[in-house]
Amino acid sequence: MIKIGELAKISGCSVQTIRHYEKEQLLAAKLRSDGNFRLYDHADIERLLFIKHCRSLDLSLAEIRQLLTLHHSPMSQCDDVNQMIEQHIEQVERRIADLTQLNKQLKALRLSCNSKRTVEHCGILKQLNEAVSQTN
Amino acid sequence: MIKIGELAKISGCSVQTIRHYEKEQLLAAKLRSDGNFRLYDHADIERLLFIKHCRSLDLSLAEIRQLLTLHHSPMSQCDDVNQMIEQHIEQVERRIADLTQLNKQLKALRLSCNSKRTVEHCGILKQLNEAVSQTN
DNA sequence: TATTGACTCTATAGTAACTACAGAGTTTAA
DNA sequence: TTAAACTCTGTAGTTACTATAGAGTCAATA
Repeated sequence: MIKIGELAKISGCSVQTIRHYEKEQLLAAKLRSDGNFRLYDHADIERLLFIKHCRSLDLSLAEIRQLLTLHHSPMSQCDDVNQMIEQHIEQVERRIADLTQLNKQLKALRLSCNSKRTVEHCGILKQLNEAVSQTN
Repeated sequence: MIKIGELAKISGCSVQTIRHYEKEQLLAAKLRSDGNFRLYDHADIERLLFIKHCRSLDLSLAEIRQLLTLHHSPMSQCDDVNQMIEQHIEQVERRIADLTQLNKQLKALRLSCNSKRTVEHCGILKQLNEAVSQTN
């Protein structure tokens, strides 16, 4: 059994984050010392690293909570897990598409002020305003 | 002079968002009615649309505040504006790269549970756990 | 044993950009 | 006058952390 500081070291998560995960019902110490210190066993370490791995894949805490539930459910869980990952992939791909579009817009905007330095009418600010007029 | 509800309609921003922007010092009504209702003029409309446009480019409120300040500064502002947009482009590109990498990882993970439906050992969960072991 | 520094606890608050709701006041139309 | 729509300020919530405060526990050292 280890205390929270050791768990933090082993896992690379901060003490505060671990407490946060407990609050969010992702990982709870099964035991406390006489002094009320949280005590974690090896399964807890693995669980936290699982959570950390999922976080590195940008899965939300809610999604991770679900995965953990499925992980401890009957054998029929595989499709559910697959679906979650699929949905997550779709989200990520959508976000990539959005950002790519945004990047294009920003680059177009940047061209407005390429080499000019005609400070009286900054091309970028002008464009931002002109877009305004078009919106109207 | 128009009230906040009309401004919201014209701009496509919610009443609450407009109030939020006032609190964040992006846009403040210059006048209030006797009944203490905010009153906006045409310049305010344009300012809000400018803000909205910047938001659509994912610029933070802090960044937009800066742009607005530069917009009302002496002629030497063009380079500053350009720099801000450049930095923002870099951020966006970095984010795209991160998400693209993440997408790859997720797709690799998804292959673990491609057609199997061998629910006893879900490939995805297994991978998430195996990655854990590697981390250790 | 006493002391001290490190560790741990709970609680609270903050970050960013909204969004929702509550209760009270104002305005407008019937 | 009445009632509905609008507006106000204030408070709280969302997500995933992060920081701080004040108090308690533990372990090492003198």
